[in-house]
Amino acid sequence: MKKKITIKDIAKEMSVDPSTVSKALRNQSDISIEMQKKIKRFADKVGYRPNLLAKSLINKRSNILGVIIPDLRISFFSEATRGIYEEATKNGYETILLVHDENAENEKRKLEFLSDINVDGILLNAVDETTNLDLYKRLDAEGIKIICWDRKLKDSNFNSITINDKKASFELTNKLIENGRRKIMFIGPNTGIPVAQDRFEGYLMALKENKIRVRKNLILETERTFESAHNTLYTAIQSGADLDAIVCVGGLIAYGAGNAILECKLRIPEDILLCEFGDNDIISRLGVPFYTVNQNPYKIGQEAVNFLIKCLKNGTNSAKSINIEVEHKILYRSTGVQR
Amino acid sequence: MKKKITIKDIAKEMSVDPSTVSKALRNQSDISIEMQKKIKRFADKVGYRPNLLAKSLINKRSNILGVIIPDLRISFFSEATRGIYEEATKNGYETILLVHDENAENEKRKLEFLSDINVDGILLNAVDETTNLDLYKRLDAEGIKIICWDRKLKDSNFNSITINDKKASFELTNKLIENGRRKIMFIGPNTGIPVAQDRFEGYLMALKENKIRVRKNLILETERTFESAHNTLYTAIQSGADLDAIVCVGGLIAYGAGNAILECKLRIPEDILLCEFGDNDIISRLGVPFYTVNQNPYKIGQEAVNFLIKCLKNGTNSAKSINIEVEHKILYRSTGVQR
DNA sequence: TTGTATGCGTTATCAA
DNA sequence: TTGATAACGCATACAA
Repeated sequence: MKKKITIKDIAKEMSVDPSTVSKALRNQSDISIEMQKKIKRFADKVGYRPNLLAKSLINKRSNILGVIIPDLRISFFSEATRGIYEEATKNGYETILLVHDENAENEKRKLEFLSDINVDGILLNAVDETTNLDLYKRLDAEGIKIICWDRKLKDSNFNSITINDKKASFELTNKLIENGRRKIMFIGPNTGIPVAQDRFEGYLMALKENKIRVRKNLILETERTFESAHNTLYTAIQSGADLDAIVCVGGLIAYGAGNAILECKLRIPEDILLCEFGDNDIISRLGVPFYTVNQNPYKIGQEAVNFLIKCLKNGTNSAKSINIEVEHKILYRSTGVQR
Repeated sequence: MKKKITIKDIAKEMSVDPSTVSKALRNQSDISIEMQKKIKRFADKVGYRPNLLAKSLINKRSNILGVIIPDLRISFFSEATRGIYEEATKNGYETILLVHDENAENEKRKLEFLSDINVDGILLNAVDETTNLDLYKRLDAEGIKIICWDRKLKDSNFNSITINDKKASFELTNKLIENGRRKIMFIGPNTGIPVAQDRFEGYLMALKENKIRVRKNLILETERTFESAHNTLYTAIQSGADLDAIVCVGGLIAYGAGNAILECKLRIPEDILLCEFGDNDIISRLGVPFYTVNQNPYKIGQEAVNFLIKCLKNGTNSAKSINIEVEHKILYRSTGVQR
C-alpha cells in the first residue's frame, strides 16, 4: 500500500522545511519564484494532493456543500440537484448528496454528519418543519449556513427559495374548474410542512372564488409515500368518495393516488383528472395524462447555490427570513413526444 | 457564533485531562466506570459531537463510502443508490453521493475529492474503462477499496457486480426475433465500456443463432445522452435506415432514440419495437410500451456495499477480478397500472 | 527569503 | 486509573 504523499515527504525529498513547501504551493509571496516553481514541479511530478481534512481542520472552511433531498426517485429533486452541483462546481465548491427518505431520524443523522465533517453550508429540503428544528438552529449557530429550497420552514427564519406554492395551487385548481370539474379532492401530508399548507390554501382559495363548497371527505391526509397515498385513496374510493379531480401535493403521492384510481377501474382523465406538483417522471409510469406544476427545478437548484454562496462570501446570516421566488408553469402532460 | 464543543472544552470544564475524556467517551477499559458515566453524561448534556476530520486524520479510517453515479435522471442509478445507502447505513457507514454526468473530467475531480477526504471505499459506476484507469489504480494503491457496479472495468482487476449483460442482451434480442422482427438495430456508445460491449455481443449472438445477417447500417454509435442518441437515430432514419426494432444500451439513449422515432412519425411498437436496459422511468415519458431488462438495481446496490464492506473488514484486496452476478428479468412495460 | 514553533481536534503511547 | 506528550497533515505567526 503506497502511502499518500504529504508536504512532509516533499520537504524531506527536497531538503527544505515543510512550511516552505506549504507556502510555495499556495503562491505565498515570501517564497522566491525559483523555489515556488521548483517545489510545484516536484509536487506535480509525485502527484501530491493536499489532505482536505487537515486543511479544513485549520481553515475552518472545507469548501464542501451538503445537499439533503427527500428521495432520488422523484425527478424534481434530481433535476434540482443537478442545478445545485453544476452551479456549485462552477464556483469551486464540491457538493455531497444525502437522502433522508422523508424520515426525520435519517435527516438528523445526515445533518449531524455534515456538521461533523464541517461543511460550509447545507441546501436543505427538510422532512418537516418541526422535528429537527432545534438541530437546524444549532447548525446555524455553529456557523453552517442553511438555505431551504422547495420546502420552507415557516416558523423559523431560514432563507429559502421556492415557487409561490399558494398561487400555483390556486392556478392549478382553477384549471380543473375550467375543465368542468367541481368535485376536486386534495391529498397531502399534514405534518406541518408549509409547502403542503400553502398548496392547500391555494386549493381552498380557488374553490372559494368559484363558489364551490369545501367537502371534508374530499380532503385526504397521507404520508409522502406511494403506499400511503395508494391505500388512503383506494380506501376512500371504495368507501364511496365521489371525486372528478385530485390535486396531489407531491410526485410519489400522485403516483400512488393515480395507481389507486386505475386499480378502482376509474379512468384518467375521463373520470378523474390527476394533478401534481413537480412535473415528475414517475407519474408517466401510469401511462395517463396529468396536470402538473413545473417548478423550474434546475433553476431552483442554481439559485439556491448562488444564494448560499453569497451568504458564505459576505459572512452574512443565512437566517434572515428572505424567500426567493422562482416562477412556475402549469402544464398538461399527455403522452408521446414532448420536451 | 457558538463554537462547537470539543474534547478539550469538556476536559477543562470537568478539570480532567483531554485524553481521559477521549478514552471515557470510547469506553476504554482503563477508565473507571464512574468516570466514564460522569464524562458521558456531561458530553451528552452539552451536545458534544466528535470532529470526524480530526478522528480520521489519526485513524486513517473515516467510515465514509463514496458513491459515484453517471446520472440522477436514470432511475436505475437512483434505485441502486438507494440499495447502497440503506445497506451502508445498516452497517454503520455514511455514504456520500456524487455524479459524473458521463464526463471523465468530472469523474476525475470527484474521485480525487473522495481521496482527499479519505473515504474508506468507493462504489464506482465509471464513465469508461480507460480514461481514468490510472487514477483508479492510484486510489487502490492508496488503500481505498473500489468496487465497480453495473459497469465493470475489463482490463483491470477491480471486483465488480453486474448482471450477465451478454446473456441479458441475447435474451432480449431473441424476444424481438420471436416477435417477428428481423431488422434489429443496436445503438450504444463505443468508448471501451465493457457493459456496452457485452450487450453488443449478446445482440450479435442472437442474430447469429437465428441466422440473421448483421447489417452495418443497423449498428449505431452514440454518446450516452438524450441529444446524441436522438440526433444519431433521427439522421439515420431520415437517411433511409430500415429497422423494425432497436436495442438501446441505456435509458437516456432509449429516451432519445424513442423520441426520434416518434418525431419521424413512426409508431412504437407497431413500426419499431423499443428496447433498453435498466427498466428506467424516463422512457415512460414517451407514452409507449417497451422491452426492458430489469437489473435488480436495489439488489445490485445492496450487494455492492456488502462486497465492499467485506473487503474493508478483511483488509483484502478489492482488485481480485471477482465479479458477482445479479439475476435479471426481461420485461415488457406497457402503460397503465403496473408494479 | 527560509526556517521554527505552535495549534486545529483527536487518539495512541507512555509515564505517573 | 489518570495524565502528559507526541502525532496525524497542514498553516501561520514569528524568528532567523
